[in-house]
Amino acid sequence: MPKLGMEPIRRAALVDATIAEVGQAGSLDVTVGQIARRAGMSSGLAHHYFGGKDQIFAAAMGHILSMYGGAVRGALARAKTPRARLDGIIRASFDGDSFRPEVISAWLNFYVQAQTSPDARRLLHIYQARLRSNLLHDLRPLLGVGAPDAAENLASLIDGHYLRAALGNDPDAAEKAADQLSAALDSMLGAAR
Amino acid sequence: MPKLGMEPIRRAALVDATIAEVGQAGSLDVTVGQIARRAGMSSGLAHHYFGGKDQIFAAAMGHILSMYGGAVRGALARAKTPRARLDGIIRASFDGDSFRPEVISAWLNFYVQAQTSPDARRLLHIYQARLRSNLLHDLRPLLGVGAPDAAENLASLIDGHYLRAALGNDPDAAEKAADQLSAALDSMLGAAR
Amino acid sequence: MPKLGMEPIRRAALVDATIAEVGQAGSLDVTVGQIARRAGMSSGLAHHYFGGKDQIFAAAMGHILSMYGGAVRGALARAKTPRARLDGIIRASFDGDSFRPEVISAWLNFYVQAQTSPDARRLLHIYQARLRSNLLHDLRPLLGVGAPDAAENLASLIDGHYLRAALGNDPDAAEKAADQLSAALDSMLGAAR
Amino acid sequence: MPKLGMEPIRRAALVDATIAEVGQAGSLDVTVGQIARRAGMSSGLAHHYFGGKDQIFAAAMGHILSMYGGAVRGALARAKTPRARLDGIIRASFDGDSFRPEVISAWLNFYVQAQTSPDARRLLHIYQARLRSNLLHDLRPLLGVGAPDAAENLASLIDGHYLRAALGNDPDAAEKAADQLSAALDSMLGAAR
DNA sequence: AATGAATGAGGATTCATTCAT
DNA sequence: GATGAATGAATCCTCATTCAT
Repeated sequence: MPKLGMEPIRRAALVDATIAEVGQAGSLDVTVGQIARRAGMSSGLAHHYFGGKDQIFAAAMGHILSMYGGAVRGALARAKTPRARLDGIIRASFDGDSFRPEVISAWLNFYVQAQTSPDARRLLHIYQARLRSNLLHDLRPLLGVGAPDAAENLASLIDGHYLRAALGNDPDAAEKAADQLSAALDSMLGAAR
Repeated sequence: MPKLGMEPIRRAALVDATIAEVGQAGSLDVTVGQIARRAGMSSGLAHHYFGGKDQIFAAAMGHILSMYGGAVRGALARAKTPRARLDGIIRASFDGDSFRPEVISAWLNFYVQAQTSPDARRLLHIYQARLRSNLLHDLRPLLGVGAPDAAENLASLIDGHYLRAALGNDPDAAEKAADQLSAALDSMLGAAR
Repeated sequence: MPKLGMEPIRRAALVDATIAEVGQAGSLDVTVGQIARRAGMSSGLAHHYFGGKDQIFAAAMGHILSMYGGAVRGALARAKTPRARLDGIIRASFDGDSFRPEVISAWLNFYVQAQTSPDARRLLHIYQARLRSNLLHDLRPLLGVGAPDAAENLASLIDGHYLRAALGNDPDAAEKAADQLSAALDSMLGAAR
Repeated sequence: MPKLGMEPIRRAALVDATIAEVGQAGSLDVTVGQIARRAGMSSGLAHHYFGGKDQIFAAAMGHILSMYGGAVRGALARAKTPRARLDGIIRASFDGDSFRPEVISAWLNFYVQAQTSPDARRLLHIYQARLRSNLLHDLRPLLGVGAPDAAENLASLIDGHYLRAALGNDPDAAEKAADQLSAALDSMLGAAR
């Protein structure tokens, strides 16, 4: 059965399986065996490719973040005006992949990890810095000197609404949250005029 | 030398020890033995009083929430005007006990738990409902019909800033976050005029 | 089933079981599970009492050495003249417990360990120093200034014969080795006259 | 790019790598993967050439013994008188290759193996018989009927001093041991006159 | 000949939980 | 009430060995 060039395939399969298992369990209390089984291989192979459980988790989180980054980039590319671009950023956090239960679970556990794992914390700060920078870029032409504070607030608003929508019971929570955020953004822009 | 009336003392000691251990570990990966040792008793006794690990965690989380509730109530009682009361609510989330590392850790893990544990989720919803209701009560006289949306946004803003301050590296983050929130609230109130 | 004050009993049982298992396997490739089973307990309990495999091995080796030390002390106490005491030391290495297969196995593995484990090496040096000192004490009156070299040679002779007898096929090798050593000692003493 | 006639090269590389790895680890706890990597090939190939771990070890031990045999033969060829030849045998055990750490490690582990592996034991007995025969051949003209016992003692003395020198901390131990052995041999020869 | 993908058994260690005392 | 002895399942990780290519 062994084939050549399996490494990237196996690694991707393990990353996907990790996200799925963590999503299903809701926590990082997932065994390497479970992940490997879901990825269709032995636990030994999982270790062979990643070296250990922590590295598997790290790769999975990296994947989540890069997917989110891609979604944001896509939204930014599609939008033309600053206002539309801001809306794109907001939507990217609540649309599609970003709001799947397993992605939510990854985020929540990521926050927990960020307390103690320097790697996780670094990754998180990169995400936060990029989000702030994206928001600032498009808020600046609209708000001028008020942009930095507004960016900070908008970023927090996104995280806060994400958290509430993610842990609520309303299936439409994501959409409503995005709408509400958009309206709040209008207020912020309107108040400055 | 068993004593009478030890139960509440033992339970409180275990709850405190749990919060401390979870705070130190940054995650729920703490053993009953560690908790019991820190509480000055055997692991068997911990089971005797709580029945199992999950119940110990549940009790600890309940304690955190009730402490936070107390802080909010205190702040509300001290303030006189709606605006001051809103500020009190904000400050209660970033002052004193609420921002100790072990309390932060408890919150983050609480979010994780809320995904899968009905008990945790229920507790979380109670906290959220109470927060919204408190905010609404004082926003209503200031904003009228805009109050519900504003309450929702303010609540998210609090959670989002809490998250960012908690996982940042700035030791003054909590204070700054509270100031920024207060300013954002001023904006919200000003925009409505 | 739990009882009080089991610790020394359990520890002794584990030490005995370790010596027996290592002796049976001929090497340190013995699992904690095997040792624990032979000692009549679970592997978890073995860890509870010793902390880990290495410490179990260390305790077993310490036991072997102290048994040997006891045998030498006994032989020295029983003998009256220097010559008889030297013979007692020789006999103690080839008599009784010292030549049981599991003790032989322990010694051989001990030599291997001594290469890399500082603890084992220290223990070995203590054994060697004590042997040399014992021999010297009784050779001095017989050989004067030639005693130190003779002690060194006699010690090596003991170890060398032990090794050869231990790994030979002759069931009477130990006895013959002791006789031959005794004769060699006579030669050494005679030559000096 | 498989090549023809690689077999002896591969086998030799694996034997060398085994000795080096065992020497570095101080024990037989080395993996086939480590050995193969050091030998510059895959673990699969190591199995292909040797069939399994045990056979790799056996080949390595055979190599050690044949090197030692060669050293002894060389020393014997260079010496002219019986006394000088005996000295040559002694020196061969403490000079050059025989006292390198990895060779020491191989010997110690060889003793351990000899307890349970018939192959190792046979090899060991061949070494011992050859050593005894060599010693006897040159002791006979010097000691006559006392030669057999003297050969046995001298052989044990060599092993014993080797062991002590190998596990001591003195870097000059090998040289000193050889000198001391030589002096002891003089005593044995002098005593018989 | 040579690789390295793949397996799966095995082992040390940890831990929640139970229970005799 | 209180202890800590005891268990055994569970988990991560390692490794010899096999095998398709």
